[in-house]
Amino acid sequence: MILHHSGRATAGRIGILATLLAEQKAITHREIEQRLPQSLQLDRVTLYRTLEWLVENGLIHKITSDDRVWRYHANHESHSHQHAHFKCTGCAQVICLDSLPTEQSWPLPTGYRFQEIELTVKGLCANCC
Amino acid sequence: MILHHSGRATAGRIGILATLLAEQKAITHREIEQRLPQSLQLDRVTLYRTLEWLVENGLIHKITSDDRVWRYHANHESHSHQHAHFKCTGCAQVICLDSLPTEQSWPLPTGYRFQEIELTVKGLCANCC
DNA sequence: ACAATGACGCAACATTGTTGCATTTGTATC
DNA sequence: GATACAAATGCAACAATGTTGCGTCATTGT
Repeated sequence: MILHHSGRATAGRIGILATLLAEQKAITHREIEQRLPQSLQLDRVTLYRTLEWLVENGLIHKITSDDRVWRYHANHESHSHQHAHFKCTGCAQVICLDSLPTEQSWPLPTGYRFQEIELTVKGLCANCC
Repeated sequence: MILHHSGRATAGRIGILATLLAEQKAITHREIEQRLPQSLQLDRVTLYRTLEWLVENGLIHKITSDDRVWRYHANHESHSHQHAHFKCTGCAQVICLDSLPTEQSWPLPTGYRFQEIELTVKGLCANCC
């Protein structure tokens, strides 16, 4: 586990990162809480702060969604830094897609500056079809 | 005002729709409240329900955002049904972009069914540059 | 003008996330 | 290994946004 970042390698951080690494899809704060082993029961606030720290240190990324809930996913190498996401409208699961969301070929009004693109494809996953 | 939909043409609905039509950008529930004339002070809940009704009847659309706040915008003809959005990371304003977010050329895993695409470009608006 | 049904207002609640502060714990240093 | 300091944690309270239930009011078709 590479935790040579600006902070301490605490049990909570390691456990949370391990939980996210073990998961194929992006999961919510609540789902992370449920998946943590009993030996590692953390406070809600600590979990929020730990996730924030993991995001800041580039170990995970968080995904916005239309249900106002952040979902978190470990930064696997297989996915490029910028990638699109898929959300199932049936079961609300979110996965990361490989394809990059095209270059900045989006015509912005004059004077506007491009920074980042956020793309979510919605549909039904194999289970919900 | 074309309110020949499944419901009544109440002062609240007309006023809210007029407020949204007068606005170039997509605005939040709170911003709508502030812009309503003093002659039309609505309950918070009524505003939520009215916005929901306007969305269902295709007169406005709502936009998800990373700050967990819905923004609403009137359905002008100049924008196609499906369109991308731009959010300024400085002042948090959201506008609608004309370009459609490309066709469904997004490689989903096998067994997945495409429904809809949601695209937000982030950057700085002319004022915040 | 009247009745029925939809819209509204109020209160209470739900969910998600944040802040302040005291306590505990990792880590560098001795 | 012991120690001290800063960082991490836990607890309580708060904040923002949105939702539900229910009684009352008002628009609309007749």
